[in-house]
Amino acid sequence: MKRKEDKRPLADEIAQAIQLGEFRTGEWLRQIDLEERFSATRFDVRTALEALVVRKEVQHVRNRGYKVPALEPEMIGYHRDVRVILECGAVPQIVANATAEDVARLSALAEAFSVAAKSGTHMDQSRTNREFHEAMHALTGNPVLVETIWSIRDRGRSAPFTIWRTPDTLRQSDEDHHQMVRCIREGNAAGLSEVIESHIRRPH
Amino acid sequence: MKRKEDKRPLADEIAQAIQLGEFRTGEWLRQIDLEERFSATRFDVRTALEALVVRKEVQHVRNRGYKVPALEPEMIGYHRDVRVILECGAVPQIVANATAEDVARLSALAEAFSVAAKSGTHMDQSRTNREFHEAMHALTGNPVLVETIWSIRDRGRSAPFTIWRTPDTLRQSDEDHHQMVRCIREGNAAGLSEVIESHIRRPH
DNA sequence: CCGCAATAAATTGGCGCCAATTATTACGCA
DNA sequence: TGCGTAATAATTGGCGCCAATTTATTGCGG
Repeated sequence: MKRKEDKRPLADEIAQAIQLGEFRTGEWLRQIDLEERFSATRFDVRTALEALVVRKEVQHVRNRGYKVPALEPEMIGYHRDVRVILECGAVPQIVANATAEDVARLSALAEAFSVAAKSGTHMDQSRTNREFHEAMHALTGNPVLVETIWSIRDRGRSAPFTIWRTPDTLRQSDEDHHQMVRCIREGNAAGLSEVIESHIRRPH
Repeated sequence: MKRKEDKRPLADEIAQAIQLGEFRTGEWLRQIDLEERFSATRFDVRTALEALVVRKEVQHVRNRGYKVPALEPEMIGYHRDVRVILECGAVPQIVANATAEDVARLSALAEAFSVAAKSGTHMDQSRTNREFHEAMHALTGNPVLVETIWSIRDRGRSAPFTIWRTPDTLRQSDEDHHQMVRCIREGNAAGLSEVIESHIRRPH
């Protein structure tokens, strides 16, 4: 029940648990459960939840508690549009900065996702997917951009995840990744933008 | 010293005070001062400051306190690049959605800034400027996009403000606003993007 | 007169209790 | 047996104290 130094990460731990679908959309996050699950004091749990509210990753209802936000369809659309703007906006820098070894590393990460898509757990798929996109965004060399992209992604994650793992969409995502790598290798910015946009807009 | 219902707004009040330059860049935000200035309890002040840390609008140093972040030049550059991506990414929707009355309203707001630029206080200039851009962004019809744009703008506000009010840059900004209105009226998306980009990149 | 060290004042920050509110259960009455 | 209501249990949420740390002040020696 004691956490002295690492207080901040608790918010991220809870956030990650939400991303991994360990709490269902609309589910209440009971403070007592959380303090047990993460071995934290009640106060720390509340601080973390409050931070997640500011980040819009959980919703707060007065005198009722904190819950995983159930965002309506139109909000999901808004999120998607912002993602398209940001992630396509990142393309020019990505293409400009990518070295041969960057491409090689990306390719390896895309391959890791391929493997996970075929024979991995949900968590493997989620992890390798995130690693691939993280590596790609990092190529922009702009930490503010990277952070902004992830803040939007993380906000819209609660819903899509449940419907995500159909074999078909999974295979499609996998193909997209490899195609992105190809575009970057060829310096094809326009092509990369196209792939990213359809990757985001695909009916998850 | 008592605030029962309106707890959340305190963070925004403090944020606004920072935007208006009432605290200098790098200045320490003493909790005692804040609780006096805003007639809030110590606990509420700390909650608000913690929220602002999550939003990256203030910086926290352990055992020393909270201060207005002094962001180094390269960070300012990163912010600008993200702003360009977001605000130019908003252009297509703005142009597509703008009705004749929207253009009229924008024009009026641009004019209000013109007046403030000539004979208003700093606060007038800041306010009318914000109102103009808020109205323009609102035309996207995408609240997530609007909010994202402002979260980036508000993070990079601390420094530029002091150097902002030279008559020349002020006049330049004023011209930009009117040109933006013109582009929207003509449905000239490419032109609008250009103006916005140079508006943002101009050496404030 | 200046620099350094010990002391005092001020400020921050971790933590937990208890009242207020909501959900649940139990009971009595139609 | 079903429904409304009251008692009970569970959960949330506002608030404040005091230790830890830093900064300012004072006093002393060189």
